[in-house]
Amino acid sequence: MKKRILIVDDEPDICDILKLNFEMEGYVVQTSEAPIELGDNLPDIILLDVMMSPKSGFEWAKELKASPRTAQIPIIFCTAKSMEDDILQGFALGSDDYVCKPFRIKEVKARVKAVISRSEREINSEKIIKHKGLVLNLESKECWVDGNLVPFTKIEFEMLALLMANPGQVFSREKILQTIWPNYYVTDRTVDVNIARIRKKICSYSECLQSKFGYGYIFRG
Amino acid sequence: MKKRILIVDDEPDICDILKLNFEMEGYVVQTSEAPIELGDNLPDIILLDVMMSPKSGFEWAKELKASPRTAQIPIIFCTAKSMEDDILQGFALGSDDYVCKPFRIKEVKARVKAVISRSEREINSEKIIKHKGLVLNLESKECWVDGNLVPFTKIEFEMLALLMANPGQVFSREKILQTIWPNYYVTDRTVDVNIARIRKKICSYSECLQSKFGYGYIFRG
DNA sequence: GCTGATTGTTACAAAAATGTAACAAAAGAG
DNA sequence: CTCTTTTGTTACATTTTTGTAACAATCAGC
Repeated sequence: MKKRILIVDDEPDICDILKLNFEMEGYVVQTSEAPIELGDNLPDIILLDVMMSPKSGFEWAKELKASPRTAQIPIIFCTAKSMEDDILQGFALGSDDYVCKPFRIKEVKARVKAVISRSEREINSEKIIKHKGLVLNLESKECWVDGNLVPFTKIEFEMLALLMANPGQVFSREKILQTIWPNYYVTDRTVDVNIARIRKKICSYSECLQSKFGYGYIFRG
Repeated sequence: MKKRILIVDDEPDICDILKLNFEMEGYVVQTSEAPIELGDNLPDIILLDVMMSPKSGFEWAKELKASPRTAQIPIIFCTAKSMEDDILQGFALGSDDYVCKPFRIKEVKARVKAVISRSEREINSEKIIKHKGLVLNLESKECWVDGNLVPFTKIEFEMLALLMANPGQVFSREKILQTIWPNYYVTDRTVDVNIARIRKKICSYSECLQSKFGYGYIFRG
C-alpha cells in the first residue's frame, strides 16, 4: 500500500525537490507551504520545517499531538543545525525524528522509511483494543462482546474506541466532541445520547462506561 | 509447526535472555556466539547482532544471501542506534528488519513474528488470492468463481484484489480511490457502482463484500 | 428531606450513506 | 469510421444513522 507523506516547508523549491524524490520512491506526496487543516485522509507521516511564520512547525506539531485523531502521525522535523539542541531538549521524539538542514536527500529518505516502518509495527500491535470480553478491532471497525459480534455505528465505535484507548481518563464532552466531530458543531447532549446507545450494546460492560458528574465520561478497565 | 529461530550474539547474556523469551513463546531456539555453518535443518529466521568480531553480522548476512540455499531466510539485525543509517542505506531490508540496541523484548518478539508471517505469506501466496471458491490470479488477471472463469474488467479486478488482499480491513472510498486511481480524480460514488458490479459477478460470495456504513468497504473471509 | 444542576431515556425528524438503474463519455477492436 | 466494451456520472429510492427536544431520573450539596 502506498504511503502518504505530507511535506510542509515555506520554501517551494524544497517542497518540489522532496516531492519529486518521494514520488519516485512510490509515495503519495502532498506539499504545503504552511500548516494546513488535515482532512479525513490523514497522511502516514509529516515532514515538517520548524522555522516558519506565522506559525512555527513546533507549534503546529503540538496541536497535532494534542488531538487524539492526529496524535499518532509521526513527524520528522527539518531544522537548522543550530537548532538541534532545541529539538533534542524540547521534544520527546517518541515516534518522531529530525534532520538538520541542509540535508542529504538520502538521509531524509532513510529516516522517513525508518520512522514509517517503526510506527507501522507499533500500529499493528495496537490495532485491537480489549478489555476482558469487550474487543474492538480498529481495522475492521467491529466490536465483539463476549464472543458476539455487535453492530456498531461509526460514531458509537469511534467514541468507545476513544474512551477505551485511554482507560481511567476522564473525557469532557467538549473533548469528545472535538475528537469525533472535528469539523462541525453538535450539542454536547449528543454525547450523552450516544453514550447511552453504546451502553445498551456492550451489555454487562456498560458499567465500565461511567459518567463523572460534572466532568464527562470515563472508561474504567 | 514450531518455528526455528537462530540467535547470534557475542554476548552470552543476551543470547540467554532471548532464548528464554522465545522458548516461552513456543519457538525452537538455537543460540551461537558467532556465525556458524548452517546444517541441514535451516532456521526459519535469524536474529543477528551486527557488531561482532572477527566477522561482522553484515558480512555473514551477505554470505547467507549469496547462497540459494539460505538466501530466503529472513534476518533481523540487532544494531546500535548509531548504526541505524548504515542498515537502512546498505540493505534493501527486503524481507528483513532490524532492531536497535538496547531493545525491548516486546519489540523484538513483535518484529520476529511480523517478519516470519510476512515471509510465510510471500511463499504461500504465489500471486494468487483465494477465498474458498473465489480465486484471483494476479498474474493472468483472471477471476474464478467456483470453478468458472468470470470476465472481470480491469477496475473491477483491481478493486476486488485490493480488498481480498486485506480481508477484515475496512477501506474508505478515499483510500480505494487513491489506490486504484492514483492520478486523476473520480467521484467516490464510482466506487459504489463498481462494488455493485463486482458483487453481481462473484455471485454467492457477494456477501463477503460488505459495506461498513460510514467507513467504506470490507472483504470478510 | 429540598433544590438546581447533571445525566439518562425516548421518540422522531433530519441528514447522510448506500444500492441501483439509466445514461454519457471514453477507450479499443475491427 | 463503426460497433462494442468499459468506465464514470447522475438521479433517485431506500436504508441507516444521527442530532435534538422533551421529559424522567439521578446526583451533590445543603
